[in-house]
Amino acid sequence: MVKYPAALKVFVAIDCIIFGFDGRDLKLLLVKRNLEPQKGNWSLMGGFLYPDEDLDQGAGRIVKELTGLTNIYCEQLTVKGDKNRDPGARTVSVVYFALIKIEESDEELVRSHNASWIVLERRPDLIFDHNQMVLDAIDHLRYKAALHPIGFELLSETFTIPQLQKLYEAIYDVPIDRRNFSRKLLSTSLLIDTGMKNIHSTTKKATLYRLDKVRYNEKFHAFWNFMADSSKS
Amino acid sequence: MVKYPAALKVFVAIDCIIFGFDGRDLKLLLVKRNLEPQKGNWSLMGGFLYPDEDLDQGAGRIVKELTGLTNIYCEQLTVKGDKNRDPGARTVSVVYFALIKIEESDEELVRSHNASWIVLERRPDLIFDHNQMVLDAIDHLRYKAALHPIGFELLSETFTIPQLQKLYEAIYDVPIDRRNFSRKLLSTSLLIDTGMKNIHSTTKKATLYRLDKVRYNEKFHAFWNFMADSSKS
DNA sequence: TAACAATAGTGTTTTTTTGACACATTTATT
DNA sequence: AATAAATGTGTCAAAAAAACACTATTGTTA
Repeated sequence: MVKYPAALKVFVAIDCIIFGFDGRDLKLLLVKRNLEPQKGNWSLMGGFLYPDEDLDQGAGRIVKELTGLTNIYCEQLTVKGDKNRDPGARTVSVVYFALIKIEESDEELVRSHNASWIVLERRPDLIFDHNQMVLDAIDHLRYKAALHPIGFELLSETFTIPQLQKLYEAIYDVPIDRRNFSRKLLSTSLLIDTGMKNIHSTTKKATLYRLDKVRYNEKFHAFWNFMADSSKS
Repeated sequence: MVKYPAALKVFVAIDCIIFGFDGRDLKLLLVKRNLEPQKGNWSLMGGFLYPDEDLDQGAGRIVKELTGLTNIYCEQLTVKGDKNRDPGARTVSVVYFALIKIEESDEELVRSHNASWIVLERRPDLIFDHNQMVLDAIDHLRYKAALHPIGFELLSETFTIPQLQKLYEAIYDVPIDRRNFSRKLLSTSLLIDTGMKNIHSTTKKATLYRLDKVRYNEKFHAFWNFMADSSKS
């Protein structure tokens, strides 16, 4: 057994960037702090790492505390550790990137935490280095969604191709050709036709698809090319 | 000023995965520990985060201590924080991913740290969760090198296209068509013909190129497609 | 010194993928 | 029944990728 010098110890926080999509806009789940420091200001949902949990567990705990959800898409994004990032104490923050289906989150829990779903482009200024974390996360979302079939995590269990297209248009803030998008998505054979239609439409009712989870898991790490020219030379 | 509960403090380590390429094989710079715990076993180069440094500074310090190099390619890869990952104490490790030119590293420094360049496929078992870190890093190298012009960081200032191809073949462990590879690389206009030839060749001497650093910096974040079918469906 | 082996450099052709576009269909509303 | 708004499917040309063949250079060897 070896002793490390206790002076080197720091606090480890976990902050979660939680994305949602309401059919038109990308949204972030943000909390208005009711604790010092920075009481009354907006921030990401976060907390300290507990002594008895792994990092991923901690992130899961924090997301669950706010949304009630488990088994969501949640991956580690970065660590922020600038020496003055938290004026309270030397703190290293592990940032997680989560995608959830807004309608599945527990409204009551969200409200009780003083949190809200806020349209990404209209987000307020955040505390500490949380603004930069969000910028990192948007970058990551664009990067990842261009290469991997990740968008489904933001849509309901069943969804239409036009809905999926609106999501991609929101992520990249560009118009996409309907016909080419449809062809590309269907060619992945990740989509299963449920035989049902989107009854909420007031015009022609679009086909509802669901994700082929077997194929999704098998092929998730393959490279696709959903946005051929996203940030291309 | 707010007090956080001191019981939550943990040690923050930094571990560096340092890749090199000798013209034939990918190599890792590993150290044989001469300190407890796990004295005599192989590990990544690492150390604790100092109170007065940012994370990236810490990584730079650790890489410099071992190789003498500054201004190398070094990016944050992940954080590992499983509760029992370090039997000595609760420790969170920030893992960095570095690419260096082997011939530029300080041999004497490397030796004095009990470190060696070891062929990736013949690496020994490593301490703690360092094996998993290396697996993560290989994944990341394959991912990143397929999309961004990162390979140059492992080659000398001037290099030939066949050398670059051998590097890519080592990274992905697949044969690549010489003619298609050459065409693809040249089409990026990242390469500048130095007018010189590789005099070490015993057969036809290949053209030496150097990287167009201006264009490299401008276009680094663009998506390329150096390995169209790497891990494709 | 001519043949050779090994490596490098540059084409061409075919196939696949992308991008741009046109037309027909469904459905609530007028 | 006409209309507007959205969905579904198809075509064609351009671009990119994959497969493949030939020529050139250089040290070694017969």
